[in-house]
Amino acid sequence: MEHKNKDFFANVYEVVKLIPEGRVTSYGAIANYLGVKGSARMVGWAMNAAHGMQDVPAHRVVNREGLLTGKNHFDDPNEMQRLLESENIKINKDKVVDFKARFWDPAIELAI
DNA sequence: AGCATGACGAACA
DNA sequence: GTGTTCGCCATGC
Repeated sequence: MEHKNKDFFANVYEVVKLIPEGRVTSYGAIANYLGVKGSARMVGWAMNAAHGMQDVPAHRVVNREGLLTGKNHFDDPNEMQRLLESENIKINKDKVVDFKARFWDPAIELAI
């Protein structure tokens, strides 16, 4: 394990922690914000390593379609949806309802 | 060294 | 709108 990955992990977690309640973002958006556009898989990889971290709201990160692709990596596959619904986010067939309005893009929101 | 896989995404048919 | 292909890059076999 080299430090480069560690920094990348830390950066990902920092961004995820900044996602407001009731909003969601995508792996690609985070990758883009961190300057590694095109490497969304690495963000997913980082999230996999974030499994178990209490202060990282991993449930607010979905794929570009608003699909809850990471649900199977939670302790309970139902946990992700449950957490989102507790933040007033509606889910239909593993997909965030009105994803466009719920989408939070760090490259835009954190550009200030 | 190759080859497959993956919490992804974009381009293309 | 759906399915395929490719780029991405760390990991594991």
